[in-house]
This record gives sequence, C-alpha cells and structure tokens, in this order.
Amino acid sequence: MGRAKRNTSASARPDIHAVARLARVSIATVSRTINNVATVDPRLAQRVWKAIDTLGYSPNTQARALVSGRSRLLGLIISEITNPFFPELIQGFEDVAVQNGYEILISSTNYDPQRMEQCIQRMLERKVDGVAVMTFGIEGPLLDRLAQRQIPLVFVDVAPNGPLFSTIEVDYRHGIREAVQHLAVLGHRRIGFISGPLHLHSARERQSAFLRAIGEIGLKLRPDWLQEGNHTLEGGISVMQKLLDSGDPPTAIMTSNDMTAIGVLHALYKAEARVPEDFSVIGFDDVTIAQFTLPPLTSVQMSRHELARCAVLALRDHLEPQPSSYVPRYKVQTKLIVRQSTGLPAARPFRRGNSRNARKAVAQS
Amino acid sequence: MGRAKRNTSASARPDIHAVARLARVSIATVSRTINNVATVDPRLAQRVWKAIDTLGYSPNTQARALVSGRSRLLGLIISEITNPFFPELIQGFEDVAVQNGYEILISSTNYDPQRMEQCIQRMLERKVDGVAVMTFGIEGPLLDRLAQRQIPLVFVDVAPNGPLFSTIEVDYRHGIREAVQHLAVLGHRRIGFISGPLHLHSARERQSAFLRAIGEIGLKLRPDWLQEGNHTLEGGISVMQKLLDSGDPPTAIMTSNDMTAIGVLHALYKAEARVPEDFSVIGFDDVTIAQFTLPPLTSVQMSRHELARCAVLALRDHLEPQPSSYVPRYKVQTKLIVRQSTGLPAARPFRRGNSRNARKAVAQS
DNA sequence: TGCAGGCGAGATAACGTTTGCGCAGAGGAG
DNA sequence: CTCCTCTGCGCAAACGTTATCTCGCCTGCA
Repeated sequence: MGRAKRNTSASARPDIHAVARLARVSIATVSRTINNVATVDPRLAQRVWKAIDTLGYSPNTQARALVSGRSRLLGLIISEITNPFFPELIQGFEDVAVQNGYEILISSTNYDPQRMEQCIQRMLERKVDGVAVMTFGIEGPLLDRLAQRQIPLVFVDVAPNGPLFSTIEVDYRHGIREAVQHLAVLGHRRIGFISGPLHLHSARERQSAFLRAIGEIGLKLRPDWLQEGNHTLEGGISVMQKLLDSGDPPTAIMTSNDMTAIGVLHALYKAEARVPEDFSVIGFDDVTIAQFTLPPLTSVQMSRHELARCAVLALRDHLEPQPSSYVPRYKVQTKLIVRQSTGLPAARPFRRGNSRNARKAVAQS
Repeated sequence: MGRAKRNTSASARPDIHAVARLARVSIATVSRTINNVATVDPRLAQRVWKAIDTLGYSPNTQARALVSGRSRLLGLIISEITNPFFPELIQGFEDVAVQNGYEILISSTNYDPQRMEQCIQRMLERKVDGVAVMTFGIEGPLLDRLAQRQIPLVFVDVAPNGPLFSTIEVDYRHGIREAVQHLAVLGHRRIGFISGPLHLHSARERQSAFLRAIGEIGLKLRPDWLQEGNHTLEGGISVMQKLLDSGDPPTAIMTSNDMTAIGVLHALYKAEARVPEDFSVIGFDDVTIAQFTLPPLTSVQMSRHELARCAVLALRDHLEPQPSSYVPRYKVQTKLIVRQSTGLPAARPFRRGNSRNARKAVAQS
C-alpha cells in the first residue's frame, strides 16, 4: 500500500516502479529490459523503453552496485597530478573507461607511502572493481593489502605475480633507438645520457635501451657521459652543469624524461650555450609542454593515451569475460618526435665564455 | 536463520552484523556509534569501536548512499585536463574534498557542449551531492538541466541566480595592479595587453582590471597596444608578431593567461629579441610551467588551491548545515610573482635585425 | 483432446545500511 | 510504594535494484 502510493509527485526522480507502472509490467521485466536479457518479449521491451524515455528514468547506480556487488568504478592511482606526464594519462583513462561504462576515481600519492595507503583505503571503501597503479614504483606491503582483496590490478613495467595482476609492457627500445640513430645521422659521435633514479624499474629500462642502441651503431660511451639524474628540473640543471664543468662534454644529451631535458635547456641557457647549435638535446615522454620550450624539444614519445587504453582494457578483461577469440596484448610503443632541439654537432667543442657565445658577445660590446 | 549463519567465513569482508555480533549489540547501535549519535552509551560505543577495529570493518558506501540518499560524491567539471591550469585545481579539490569526507568525480568537457552534456548525465546518474563547474563559461541550457535537479552548484566568476548556486569571486584587480605597478617602477611607460577571448567573463574581468590599473597611475594606453588573443600559445605568437610588425611595439607586454605569454616568448625568440633586455613579459595564472620557461616567467598568481578550497567549502555549506557563527566568503586573491621575464626597459626601441640582437650578431661574425 | 515440456513474466528475497518507533528499565516525585 | 517520565537500545521497515523461484500459458505430440 505504502509502496503503491510512493513517488507520485512529478518532481521526484522516477524509479523502476514508476517505469513498470507506466509500461504496465513488473519491475522485474523493467530490470531485464535494461540489462538486455534475451528472454524479454520485444513488444514489452519497446513499451518499457518508451516509458523509460518519457519519464527520463535512469537506474540508481548505488542500488545496482549494492545488489550486484559491482560498482562499475575503476581506481586510478598516480604519483602526482601536477607532473605533466599524468594529465594526458588521466584523459585517456577517462575516455576509455567511460566508453566501457565505467566511472573513475583518481588519487595522487605525491610519492608519500602513507598517502598511498589512504588512497587505497578510500578506493576499497568505495568498492572499486579494479585499480590501475600508474605510479612509478609501489611499496611491497601496500601491494599485499590490495592483493588480499580480490581486486584486479594493473601496473606499468613492474610485474608482481598473481592471477589478478596484469602488466603493461612499454617498448622503450624502439623510440630510444630512433633517437640515437637520429643523432648519429646528424653526425653526433659524442652522446651523453642522463638517467632517472636507478631504483626505478622504468629508469633502468630506459638507460639499458640507450646503452644497447649506442652499442648497436658501434659507438662507445665514455663513462662520465652517463650520469644519474632524478627526473626533476633541478636534477637536469645540476647534472648538465657538471657535464659542462668537466671541460669535455658530449655534443648531444639524451635524458630519461622531459623534465630533466628542460633542466638541461636551462643549464645551457645559463651557460650561454645555444641549442641546437652548440648542443643537441632529446627528452623522453614527449610531455605536452615539450612543444612549448625554447626551442621546442625533440623527444621520444610514449603515448599516454595508449597506456591508459591498455590499463582500462586489462582491467575490463578481468572483470568481464571476453570472447575466446580475443587475445589480450598490453604493449605500448615509443617513437621519436623530432622538433628543434636537435641539429648538426658544433664544429668546435663548446667552451664557456667562448666568443661564439651570443649573449656574452653582446654584453662585451 | 539464513541471516544468522551468513558471513561466518573468515575471508569475507565484515559486515555490520558481524560487528554487532562481536560487540554483543544490535546493528542499530553499531550504526549509531559510527555516526556519532549522542544517545549511545560510551561503554557500548567503546565495545563497538573495539569490534570494528579487530574486524577491520568499514561500512559499505553503496548501502549507506542508498538509504541516506547522500552519496558523499562531489562532481568536478573542468575544461580540459591537459591545460596546465587544471591539474593544480584538481589536486586542491581532491585534498579538501577528502578532508571533508567526500570523494570526487572528474570530467573534462574539452570545450564540447555535447561532451559537457554527457559529463552532467554521468554525474547525475552517480547521484553526486554537488557539482563544481570550473570551466570558463557554461552553456545556458545545460545549466538549466543541472538546476532542475536539486543539486548545489558552484561556479567561478559567473553567477546565475538561485538558492542552490554559489559563486567564487576572484579579485583580479589586486594582482594585476601589482603587475602594472611593478612595470611602472621599473620605468616602463609603454605597456601592452593581450587579452583572452572577450566573450569569456573572466577574460573581460582581467582586461578591465588592467585598464583600471593603467589609469590609476596616469598612463594612457595606445589603442593598438590592446589586442585580443585567444588564450593559446598560437594566439600569443601571432598577436606578438603583429605588435612587432607594427614598428612601434610597447616595451612591456602583459597577457591574460600564461599560455599567451609563452606564445609571446616564442615570438620574441623567433624575432631574435631578448627577454627581459628588449621586452618585459608578464603572464597570468602562474601555471606550474611558468617556472620552467626561458627565462622563468613573471606572472600574476591566482591560487588554484584556494579556488578549489572555496569550491568544496561552498558545496559543503549547502550540504551540511554550518554553525550560525560561520559566515561563508568565497573570494580568491591574486598576487604578482616576480621571476626573470621582467626588467628595465630597453634604452632604445627594439628593431628587428638591430645590431643589439645577439644571435644575429654572432651569425654575422 | 489430453498432457508434458518449455518459455516468459511476476512475485519476492536478498544486498548492507539508516532511522522512526516502541519498549524496557531506571530514577524521581507524590 | 506507585506512577510517571526519561533515557537508551533493539526491532523492523525502508532505500532501489538484481536474481531466483514459481506459476501460468502456449505449443507440440501422442
């Protein structure tokens, strides 16, 4: 009785009972219609859809999630949203997730394990169906906590074992080989590399891809041209300054990420060296702002959109049984984007205070 | 019977009944304890908390939302996540929302009204408690759709009428006045301004703040030094080129956002002019990458964190009755951040191909 | 024509909370 | 000592779905 009289006001949001009443069917039939259950009579289904349309009904996600146990919510954990690497990743993740009928919950850890803990806690409380851990590196114990809950997880590069874990492989080699060969073709023989922090798996991968590419073309790398950076602007500046101070710097510098490359650009600017006339610089990631630097930065692109797509699909494949013909392959390519920070090597080695230096020359005049 | 025997397996996530059983109280008492209802006996409460702790219980958000009608979910609609303005806003929003016990749902419209429509649809389906519309400008009809549902909304600058609407005011004048006076103190008398697209409220506000500040110090602005840009890098480049081509450019250029300023930097670089020796440049927003440009960009900062804080608090104030002593005031300050793109005006007006141009001089040598 | 079998739709029990209501017990007043 | 009030806990009804079970009807075959 109470049930029968509920929800008669026009302003209230229609519920499944209202639809059922209007279509003169039971709520069960409405539910089946919505969920495309095959056994429902097409004529009834049409009545139901029409009722749904006229009422502007949309099912209550909370109730759905409560009974079905599936929230259609995907978690996305990233390191730091202000790092220009991530916004594009998020964008791609959102696009693909929404296409597949999922909503996303984003959390940034800011490299703080405790914050990471809270992120995971929040996601578990919201009952996410799966989590993409797109941070570089994850603490072991936290991973265990996630693993205990029966939630599918997807990672980049690093691959813990477990039936619910997926890994996205990045083919660093291809793009980095292209970059090295691009420099070699221009005539560079003195190529340096500033790595990321080597405790990160992805940084080690990039460095070894570089070393391999150098070896492939028969070049030998001077040990002091291989330096460890920390993936930050400041790191790039200080390492490049060290290279300059050494008195015998390479003519081209490749870096493990774009922030480091921008740091290199800053150091060179401060040392009054010109890019690409005195030094060629190549970044990695091809972050959006790489186009906006002066000069625009040549960089190895790793498609964030592709990465995001793989992540969502990997989770989806765990959650929804796919046709057996479907063979998942989570692999992301890299490729070189040539802009204006690379050019022919300088005829003579750069020296600080050299007359070839533009701004200094003017200052003296 | 069924009820009594459920959920006895150790691996299952504990339920409110499990807690009640362990604490030897009813589920109602557990619920009241969790929600800090005053009438519960402190000694019972302690038993309940202890049981919650030992079981590692956390309430099911979906069930909670279903019965209480409140999802504790806040929507955040932005223009475009790859625009460097937004990530910091998101970060702040996330921080403050989580502090207040809310989770957030992010959606970017990419300036596409249809996509905006979908965003709103998705948010309504997830039954968000409130939405922050942080895009610059919103379509009227969409706003109406949001208004129909009884959902609190918060906007920036633009203020529709309605009991559920809040507006965050930005004090553009303060920061822009500081910028103009900073240039004036350095000795600039020829100050230009590149505005944003003037159909945007915020762009008009910034321009009028600039005009007012110029008037305050008794300067008069030559009409051709006031140009309309479009808040993009390309816009900045082309407008600056037009100013240079005019043959009588200002010595300092202020812009309506940082992307435009970066465009100006590019145009000047291409024209072989030096910053700040030949031209001073001031941006607006103080986006993260403003620190990374060459030279680092002087810019008027509008705190995204503050903006986000206001947005969350405005929504919260609608959702949760605040003590009467609490007087909300949603206002965001702006202030000048001086970096290295501003300096003394050039002694002589800049002319393209002038001997003062650094790189050209070298090329000739 | 009668009966078995199958299929489609309706009734209803979950899902895990919050919350109004009633009731029991304690304490105070007459 | 009795009655009334007040306080605090438990019972049970929602919340809006999905899924299982059941029942009725139609078809086809003997």
